[in-house]
Amino acid sequence: MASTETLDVETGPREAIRDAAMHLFGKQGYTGTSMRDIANAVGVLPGSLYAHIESKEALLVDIVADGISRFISAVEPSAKATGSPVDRLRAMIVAHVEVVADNPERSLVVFHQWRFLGPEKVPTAIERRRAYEKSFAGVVEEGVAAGLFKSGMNLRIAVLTILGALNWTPEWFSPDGKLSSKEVGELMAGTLLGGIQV
Amino acid sequence: MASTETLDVETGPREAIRDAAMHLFGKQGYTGTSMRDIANAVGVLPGSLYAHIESKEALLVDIVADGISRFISAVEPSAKATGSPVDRLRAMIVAHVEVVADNPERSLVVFHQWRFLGPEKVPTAIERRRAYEKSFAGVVEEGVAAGLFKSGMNLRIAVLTILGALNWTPEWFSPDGKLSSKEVGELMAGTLLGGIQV
DNA sequence: CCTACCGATCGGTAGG
DNA sequence: CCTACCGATCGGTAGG
Repeated sequence: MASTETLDVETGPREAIRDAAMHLFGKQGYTGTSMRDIANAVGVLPGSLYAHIESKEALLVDIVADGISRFISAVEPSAKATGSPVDRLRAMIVAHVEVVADNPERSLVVFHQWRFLGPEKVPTAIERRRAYEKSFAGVVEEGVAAGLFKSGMNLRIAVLTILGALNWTPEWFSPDGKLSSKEVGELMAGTLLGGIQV
Repeated sequence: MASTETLDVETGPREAIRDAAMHLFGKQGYTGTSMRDIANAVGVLPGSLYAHIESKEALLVDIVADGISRFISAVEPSAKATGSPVDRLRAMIVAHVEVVADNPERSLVVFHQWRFLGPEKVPTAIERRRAYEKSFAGVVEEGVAAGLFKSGMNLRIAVLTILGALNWTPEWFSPDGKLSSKEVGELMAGTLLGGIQV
């Protein structure tokens, strides 16, 4: 046995530091979080962090890159599938909400703290997010071509409306709420696909 | 004449400081902006700012409080009107987008930097935002009661979906784009009210 | 609005 | 992982 602790969910000090940073960056922002805050959360002195990580920014790079990957991985299968665009878009919306719900703070970092990546890392993050948006746009486009989605609408605005609603979910989703992430995703998909009007 | 400058849009040093702070808080975040950054943008030395403002936080308080007021003022008339909930909700969506478009950076501060208000100011900001959300919820509820909106939907999720899409607009709206804020608002209202499905 | 400065805190390092 | 520390920068002030 490597540990006798009951709640030993950590796999190592680096992961503990990353999780603490994720939480604090989400709550206080990257620039509002000091290495001393992170050290305090982990239970070591500030200088000790540097035995496990290279820099504050390297922590942000890891969190954001991994976070974007999670969204892409969750949505990709439905985006690339061959079924009805209606079903696939619904599934993508639900998958997105499930990733948010899994860790709303991580999502807040992915959505709002990427600006603080070094100037050479920002274009990569933007490019990956653009690709993510395009996977939604592609399915919507397919739906229009198939006569399932409205042909008169502005595709770009429709996709930004959908993604905007999704990207706002970490601001309000609560794991303690009555609705599961799947239920929330399905309700949102209903509103976004079918509207609210009778 | 108080000034011979061609582009004298400022009404005083306090306003110039406020505008510079709004821009920088929106771009770099509150904690990522130093008083030296603001002083630099205004063209004075850091210490000189304190002849016009009380503190960094007082600047944030002003920007956020004024920003929330703009959204409330823009949307209130339609929220309190007596016409069709469909038309009124459409008008509220357009009005919201127009406030965002008027100054996306101010909106970013209102939506994301309020967390850095002092602990005694946060509840007020949250309360005002909740009231804003309720004005949307009220009109949606009226629409359901009138049989114009779907009775089966989850009201809370529907309103959060609409407001999420709206609150994300400062991330992508460009005053230089082809579409005016009114056009964007109307397209978003179309998607949110009628959905994207045929 | 500038000069000159304050104590506190920042990210990070050397050496053990 | 700790001790002890580095130069830089932070929000803000006194006095003119």
